[in-house]
Amino acid sequence: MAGDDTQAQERRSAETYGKLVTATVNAVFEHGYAGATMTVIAQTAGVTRGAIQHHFGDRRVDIIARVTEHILRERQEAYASFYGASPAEGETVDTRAAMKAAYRDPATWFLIEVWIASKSDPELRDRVNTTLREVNDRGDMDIATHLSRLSDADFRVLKYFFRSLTRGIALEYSRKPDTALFDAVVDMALDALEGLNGAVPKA
Amino acid sequence: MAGDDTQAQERRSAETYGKLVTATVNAVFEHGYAGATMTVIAQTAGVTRGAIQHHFGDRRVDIIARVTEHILRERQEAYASFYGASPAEGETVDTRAAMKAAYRDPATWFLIEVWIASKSDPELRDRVNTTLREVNDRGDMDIATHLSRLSDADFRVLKYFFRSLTRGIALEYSRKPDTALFDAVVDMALDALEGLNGAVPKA
DNA sequence: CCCTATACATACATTCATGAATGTATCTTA
DNA sequence: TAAGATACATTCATGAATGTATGTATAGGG
Repeated sequence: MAGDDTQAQERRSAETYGKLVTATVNAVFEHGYAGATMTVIAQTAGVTRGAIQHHFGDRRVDIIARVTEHILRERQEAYASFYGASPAEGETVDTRAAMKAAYRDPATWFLIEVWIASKSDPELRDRVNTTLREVNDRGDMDIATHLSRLSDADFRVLKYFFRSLTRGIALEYSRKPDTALFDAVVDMALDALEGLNGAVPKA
Repeated sequence: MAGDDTQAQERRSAETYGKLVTATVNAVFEHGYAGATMTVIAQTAGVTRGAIQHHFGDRRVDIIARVTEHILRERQEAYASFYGASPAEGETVDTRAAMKAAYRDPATWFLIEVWIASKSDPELRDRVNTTLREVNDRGDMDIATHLSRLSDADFRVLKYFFRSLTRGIALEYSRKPDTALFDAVVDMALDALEGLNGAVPKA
């Protein structure tokens, strides 16, 4: 019906925006950060560079930074509902499954590439940091609430252990896509942590 | 004395070669893989692109691949002497110190960048794989001999856990250079592993 | 029915890395 | 000491990505 099309333009715009976000992630996943040129991203999304310019801005760092922001916020929300959902019954949170899903996620790979690129790109670095600070502050609250009831281990250390391991596995997995192997690595690591202090729930 | 200079040219050549190797590592460490152009590498080494061409070949992938090979062999040797040295007294091997040193090493960073770049560069990938297969086969023998006497855990899983964690920490460290934090992460991880099966020697 | 903003497409100038060719100086050996 | 090999420098053409500017069609309000 045409009745639903009252906001046709707005919907079309949102659709293109979404296509560009996923195209950016996929382009970086496939071609690497340097290979994910504006033309490649546009082609992956099935639009032209003009669309990128319209939605994100003139420069390449604009779309990268804003897509990064998009992904980070998305994760933050998933994160919050994951750890914040049932605070009283933390034992049911499946950390293992989450980690196993994360290391294969193209979005994880995208963040790794951006992370690395931002190391030698001051502007990207600043823009990512701004988002990161905001998102991390909220995420820290969530995970802290959750983990503080589960472990005596230092919270920060535990957090960075998880992040490092997940990203490291993603790195290895990218060139050796052996799911069974890396799932086993996750299990071994979390098994070991359980023994430490009862720090991590079994599943 | 001039007597030592009979091989002057050879020595000069070796010196330039060495400068180019370290310059390549440093350039990638500072400017990232994409930013480490042949011009940048040459400037870092204090020579011209002609020198690169002479020592490594016309194309960029030539110097990257051969420097990678250089680093991998160097590590393989260190690795072999580290784990192969005193096979009867494995307990004295300081895995913690090795890991703490590795995550800050620019060469580790270089390998990470090459690892990632080779994901979407078939030629680089092939050339690295060739070296890797050879080096890994030997390295596996060494570490297997060492670890098989220390752990009931699956050897491959343990090996990839170490690699993943080290690289993951290197990744985090690259943007948050907090040595105390990541040393603590290493310690926590190895503490946890100790509890697993007596898998890893304390130090 | 017009008119302006939105949403996107197309065109172009600039910059820059690459690959390849060629030039030059120093060493080495006979 | 002449010849050629080695080590490195310089130059150049090409292609590709970027940033920017301009063009066009459609939507929705007045």
